[in-house]
Amino acid sequence: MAKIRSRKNSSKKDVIIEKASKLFREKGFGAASMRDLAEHVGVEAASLYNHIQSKSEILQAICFKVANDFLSHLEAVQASPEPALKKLELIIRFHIRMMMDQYEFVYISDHEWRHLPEPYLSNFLNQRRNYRRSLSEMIARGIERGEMKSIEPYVAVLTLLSAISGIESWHRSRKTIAPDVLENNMVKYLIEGLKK
Amino acid sequence: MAKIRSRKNSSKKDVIIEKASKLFREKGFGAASMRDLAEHVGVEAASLYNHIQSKSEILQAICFKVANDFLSHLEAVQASPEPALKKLELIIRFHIRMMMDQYEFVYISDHEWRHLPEPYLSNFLNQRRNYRRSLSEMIARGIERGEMKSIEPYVAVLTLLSAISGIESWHRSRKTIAPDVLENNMVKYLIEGLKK
DNA sequence: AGATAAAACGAACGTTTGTTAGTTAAATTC
DNA sequence: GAATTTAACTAACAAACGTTCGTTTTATCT
Repeated sequence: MAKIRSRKNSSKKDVIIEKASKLFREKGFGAASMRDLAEHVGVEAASLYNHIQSKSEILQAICFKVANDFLSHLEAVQASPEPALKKLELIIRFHIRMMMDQYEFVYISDHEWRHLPEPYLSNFLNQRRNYRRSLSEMIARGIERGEMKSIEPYVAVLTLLSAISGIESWHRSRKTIAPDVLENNMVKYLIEGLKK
Repeated sequence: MAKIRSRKNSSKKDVIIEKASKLFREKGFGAASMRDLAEHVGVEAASLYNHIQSKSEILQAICFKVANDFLSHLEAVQASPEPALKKLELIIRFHIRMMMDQYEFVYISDHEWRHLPEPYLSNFLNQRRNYRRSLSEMIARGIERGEMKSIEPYVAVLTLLSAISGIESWHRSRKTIAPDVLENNMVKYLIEGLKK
């Protein structure tokens, strides 16, 4: 076997996916070419296909990696004995931190998923719908128990998830606001806006 | 002169832009081809160029139309004597309604602006930055005067604008929530989350 | 060292892209 | 009704696209 680790603990495929995530975010999936990507990896375009099967396989890897991360965290939180509002705060903070630490990946999962080929597209949308439904139910329970104000759960989920994905704009900006200030202020806004 | 109005009060160029906005939203600017567009207009691809100068001219028209609509409304609201919180509510409601009524246009302006060629790209981003700065100052004034809770204005602007743009998801969904329910609940969340 | 497997390469493929050129049909003006 | 615009058409362009091919270089294993 030839070497499959070009850096410690990361295969060349991982390197490709990482470089691709940067490129896909900057130019969009459609406008980012395999030749572009190859140049960033430091190799000819044809050589990429020794490690990946297709351009869209990269997109799939990114989208489902992110989806699974969020789902795993959700399930962990659901299993905890915290009140609903606290659970929600944990999830919001996780989303914000993912948006900070895995910016490129999350952005692509948020914005480029529609270039997924079937059946991955339907799969992805199903996962997302289920995830949001779980959040809705969490909020509905919080309202029942008097922890939160009366609000349409679906709208609340839409609102807070979209708000968080807007951190993208912060990344593009000159970042005059520190990450923890951003996190705490956003949590303040989104959580206190729900409190009774 | 030949007829330049194919429908009452709408030139063929307008028809092209309208059809393009649907296509750009569905497939993304890069993935939507001029031949695709031509088919939807009911004409050959080459014929489009009797009415427009380039593909990106369409994108420019859409992005700056939306930007101007928002800017005009902002200036009108700024001139009014309402308290800051009320002004902000007016602006939020305007954004929500624009997202309802001019969905395709607003979506493209939100998501496809980076395919603008220079110098339009820089222009667009400048306009957007100024718009957001105006909103920030409005919030800062509201905090000073004790109308709103203490929150980082930049974060508040980011949060509420992103939240609104998430209505995109509602459009894609089966719309089990009525438009006015969505509007009122979102306003409730976003405004009461700011109140002291 | 010799054999084997992995990963790089240059070249080419068949499509599709936005756009231009040249020409014809249709509509408006005088 | 003839002259003139306007807008449609077919055909073709050069460039870029993702991907495959056959081959050569590089690394690993016995």
